Amino acid sequence: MNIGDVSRLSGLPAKTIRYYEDIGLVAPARDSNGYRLFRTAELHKLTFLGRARSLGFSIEDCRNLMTLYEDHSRASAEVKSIAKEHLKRIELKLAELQAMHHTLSDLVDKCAGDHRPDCPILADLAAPDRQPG
Amino acid sequence: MNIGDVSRLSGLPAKTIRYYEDIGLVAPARDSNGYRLFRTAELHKLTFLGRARSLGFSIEDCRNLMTLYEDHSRASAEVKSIAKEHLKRIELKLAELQAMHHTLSDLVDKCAGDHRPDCPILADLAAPDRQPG
DNA sequence: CTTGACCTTCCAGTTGGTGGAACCCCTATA
DNA sequence: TATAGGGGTTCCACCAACTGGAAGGTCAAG
Repeated sequence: MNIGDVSRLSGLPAKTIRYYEDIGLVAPARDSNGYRLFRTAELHKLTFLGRARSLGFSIEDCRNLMTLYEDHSRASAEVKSIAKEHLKRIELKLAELQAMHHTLSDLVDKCAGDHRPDCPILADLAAPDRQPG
Repeated sequence: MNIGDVSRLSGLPAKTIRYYEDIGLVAPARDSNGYRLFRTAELHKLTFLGRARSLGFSIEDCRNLMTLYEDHSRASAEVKSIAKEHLKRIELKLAELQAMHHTLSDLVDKCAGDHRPDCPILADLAAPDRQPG
């Protein structure tokens, strides 16, 4: 398979696949004309990567997960630990975004949003009122 | 005030303040020795920026908000519109993270996390099962 | 022989900073 | 007066994870 084929099959842009080769996540063979030659195993790896990335795992996490994926004697505990770490990061980010959302939607609600210049949003940005009331 | 003073007062690292000058968000004067010289107005701007960034506004948003902040004849509708756009992006990101969290915590729950190699997490990454059951 | 879809490499840009080197300035103290 | 420290300055490189684009090679069809 050429890169276009694996791109269609894995759903990853060809650019991304080349990048993954660059950073050593896949190592396709080369045809006599210099084109990358992918086998089914590589397609599987790329699909795996795409899925892991879509779940927000970092490239470094992916590298570790791939190693575990290929090591049939690994313990599931290792995988679970990576996933749990990631889950924790997701929860942190969620909390952060929820706090932003809370504050910002409050401000948006308070702002008349008309032709007048008074604006509670700008007022808060200039001098945040941490103890409203 | 020197950069260290505004850094302490605004809570922004000196590096960040220099960066903000670089990209044209603030324009402090210079002392005869080449040191940056900040006035109260610049300190206010930096505080404003720090707060806006902490609410997740992009630098470009900040640039626009600052312009509106300084234009006392602006309409609050313009500010509200930027904030609402940002709120929408936050909501998108939240939904994305919540979906990740949902899938991943399911997988983590299903994984024994012991010495055995069987791992539902790796299994899903390799061939996601969108219709579990 | 040309057209067009493929493929290649390499370089630069994205976002919002951060780290570090090399060097200048200012004050206090031995 | 030398020096030590704690400021400050510039510039260059790096982070993640790609993405865009230029310049050019390859291949099959008409």
